Amino acid sequence: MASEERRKREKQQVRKKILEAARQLFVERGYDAVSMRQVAQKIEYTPTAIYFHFKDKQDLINQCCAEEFLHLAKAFQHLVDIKDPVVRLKKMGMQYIEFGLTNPNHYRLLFMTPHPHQAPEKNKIIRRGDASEDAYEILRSTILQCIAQGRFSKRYQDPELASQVVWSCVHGFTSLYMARAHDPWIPWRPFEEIANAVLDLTIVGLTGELPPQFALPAPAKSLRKKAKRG
Amino acid sequence: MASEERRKREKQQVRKKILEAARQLFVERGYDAVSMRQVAQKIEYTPTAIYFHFKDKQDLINQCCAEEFLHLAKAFQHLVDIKDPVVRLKKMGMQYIEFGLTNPNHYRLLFMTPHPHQAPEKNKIIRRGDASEDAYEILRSTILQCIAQGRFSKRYQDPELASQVVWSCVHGFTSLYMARAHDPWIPWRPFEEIANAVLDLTIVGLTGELPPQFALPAPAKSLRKKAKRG
DNA sequence: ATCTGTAACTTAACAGTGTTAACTTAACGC
DNA sequence: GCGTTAAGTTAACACTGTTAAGTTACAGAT
Repeated sequence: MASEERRKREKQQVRKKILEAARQLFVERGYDAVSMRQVAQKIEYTPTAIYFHFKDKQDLINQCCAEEFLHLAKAFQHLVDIKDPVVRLKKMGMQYIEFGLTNPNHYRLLFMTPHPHQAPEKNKIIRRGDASEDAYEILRSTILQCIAQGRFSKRYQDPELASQVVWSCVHGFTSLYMARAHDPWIPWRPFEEIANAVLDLTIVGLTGELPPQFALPAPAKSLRKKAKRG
Repeated sequence: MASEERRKREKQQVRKKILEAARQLFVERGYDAVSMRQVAQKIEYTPTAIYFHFKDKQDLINQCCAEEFLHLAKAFQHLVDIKDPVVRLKKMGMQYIEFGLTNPNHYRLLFMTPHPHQAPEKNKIIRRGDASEDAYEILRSTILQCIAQGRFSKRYQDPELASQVVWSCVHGFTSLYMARAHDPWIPWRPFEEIANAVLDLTIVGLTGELPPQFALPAPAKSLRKKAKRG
């Protein structure tokens, strides 16, 4: 009957409510600092109700992450019509760093917390290989174009390897700065300087060309305090 | 009296016992998976006894980390008599990656878990700026030599910036591989390939020279499984 | 030899955690 | 109206980090 449809919709609605509350809390406080009871209270259900919609806390965070990936992919999506793939690559790097430093808890969730990864076929939110949704795929296709146009030196002709190298470098700065920006032992240079240097170094390393020059936006407040020291 | 000395020694001994048990457990299982009760049981004390020697769990892990830093610095120490600073730099990068992938939980503790950093003057284990104990200082001094010998291109003449860039890239691969080596979505290249490529790219980016070539040792068992896929 | 103080440790408890089994309630198709 | 099932709740278990209060053993003083 039609009522069955309606109940399915209602269930989906509750599920979405949980997901949204969890996402907010996780992003705000980080994984460990959020309890199932807090999520439950936020949506005015009992904690156990969550277990009707999600297997466990891990499952809940996994679903949140999958949704967050879409945000990153969407940010990349805005850059697709930049014609020069090398320029696009650098802008993607900047976009990635910005995404990380603006939403550090998001980022930590996605790329620094080792959760048991879902098998690809089980994930219904992101369609792997679909460039409109999968951020890695977007990076990969941009690099593919760089290679096709003969912009990379001959040691970086493997698109997979090149993608992973670029990802490593960009993730490296993002996560290191995130974890240790407040370490008083390190005389950190302003984050824009390091970010730009890392991106330039990556581009130079891959191409041998001089890299394109842009400005970088500001990261989250929590990471900004000591950015000017040293 | 002499007995007072003895009691101080005994206290230090218990402290060391706790530290050693904690270090083992943390490295084996990671921070969150270790409880104070587990540490206590391992040394046959009650959980509360630990609080007599350490302020809280955070303090305990901080002390462990400080000791672990020395291991890394010591690994770097073995490379000091390599004369060519660029060669030494690459070997340091390899050493760093090896350190990370061999002891992933150590590494996570040191560089991926954001603990409230101790003020430099409060730390009695590592003497900051002393090249024999401080890993960052060793990196910095090597880079200083590279610059002094005119090996770096003119855009990387700031030793602090260059250090932070190198650290970013090397940390990037180490931590990314650590967090996502088992992600079936990413067709990972063998880790030695990526590591080498990242190191080469860094050297090329900084110098413009062709980088020196070496082999990389194997990482911890837990990270080795899927290294050959792709 | 006895008393005192304190260092080192234990017992018991608190408030919180993720998770599960058993129970309730409301709505549905028949 | 009746039985079934979906959606949630209550109560509990076995944990967690941490603290306050109590114990014990022993150094030094009388």
